[in-house]
Amino acid sequence: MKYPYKNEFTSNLVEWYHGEKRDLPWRRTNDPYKIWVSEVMLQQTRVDTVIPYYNRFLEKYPTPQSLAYAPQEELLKMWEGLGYYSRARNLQSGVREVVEKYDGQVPNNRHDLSKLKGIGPYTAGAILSIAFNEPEHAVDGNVMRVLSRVLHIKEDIAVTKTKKIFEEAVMDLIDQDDPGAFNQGLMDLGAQICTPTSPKCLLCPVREYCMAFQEGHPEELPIKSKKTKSKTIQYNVFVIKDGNGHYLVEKRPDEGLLASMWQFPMLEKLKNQSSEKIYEALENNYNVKLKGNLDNPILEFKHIFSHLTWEMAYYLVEAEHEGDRSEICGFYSLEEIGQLPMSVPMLKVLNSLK
DNA sequence: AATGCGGGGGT
DNA sequence: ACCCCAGCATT
Repeated sequence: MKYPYKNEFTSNLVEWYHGEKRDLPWRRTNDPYKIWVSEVMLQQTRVDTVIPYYNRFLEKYPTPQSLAYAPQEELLKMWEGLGYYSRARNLQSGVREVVEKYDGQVPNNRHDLSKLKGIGPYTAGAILSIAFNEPEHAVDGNVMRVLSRVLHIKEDIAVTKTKKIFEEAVMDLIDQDDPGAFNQGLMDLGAQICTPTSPKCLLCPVREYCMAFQEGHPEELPIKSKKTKSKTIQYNVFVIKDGNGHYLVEKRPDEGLLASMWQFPMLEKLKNQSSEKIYEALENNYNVKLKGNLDNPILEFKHIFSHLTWEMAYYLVEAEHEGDRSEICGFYSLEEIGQLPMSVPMLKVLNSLK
């Protein structure tokens, strides 16, 4: 690497980190299990969002053993609202393997860690450097942004292969004595100073050693090519209430979007579909007899995922029903529904019912 | 290599 | 609107 400031950059970054680091819950422990939980929650998720989830989660599951066999419904409820729910299932799967195969001790090498569900190159490096003080790379979006500027790397970070450049750069620059501070310093710098737009270079502890700052246009890095294409789906959602004040809810399939989360029944809104056809479909699918009509929605809003948009129209319908609950469908009281894991768009209408 | 997977905050 | 966020699993 033809970068002239290697030692100065590293020592200034680590020194800055020790002086300016934020007081975050997962920085008050070296327990690899707790670091692991924090890193999984932080995947694609902001620090401020994670903090309350992290605290509640570790209060409920303070040890690998306590998480390993927790009921999935309870686990998803703890993760409710955090998104990317497969993270929770993968975390539990990985933790269960640690309990069964490693006697509850989190592996301290990249080879074994990487075999655990939900642990990829970044998370393995984060656990190793932070909990075990191992000089391993942990390259995330922050690190690619910061180092693309410091080292003036113009490769497209949307290309998979590019990450290898940054991993090698970290291995070259990392502080051998305090790798955790180095990796977290890069991330803190990216979060607080070296931000995507309008980086605060005047406050930056390493601007003297930043090639992009010297060139004059750090905000133009990193280069990222891909664009997001998102489609829209319209749904009618049916809040079906029986004579006892119970509501019909169902469990989503155990794979795909919002897997295993509960919801009020919803049907894609089709063009020119009559109310009669909709009622017929609902009555056949759910074995109910509906009363009233579909006049005015009680609630309408958009819910935006990263890759698609749901346009939701919620209707309140009264119904008679027969038969019992199944594993995946049934009439429940509001109190009972409150115990089930539901996605944010469903929680919005649930809260409006209370 | 490309795509699916949540939700919230910043600009 | 669009972008980004302490990414990973699957294909």
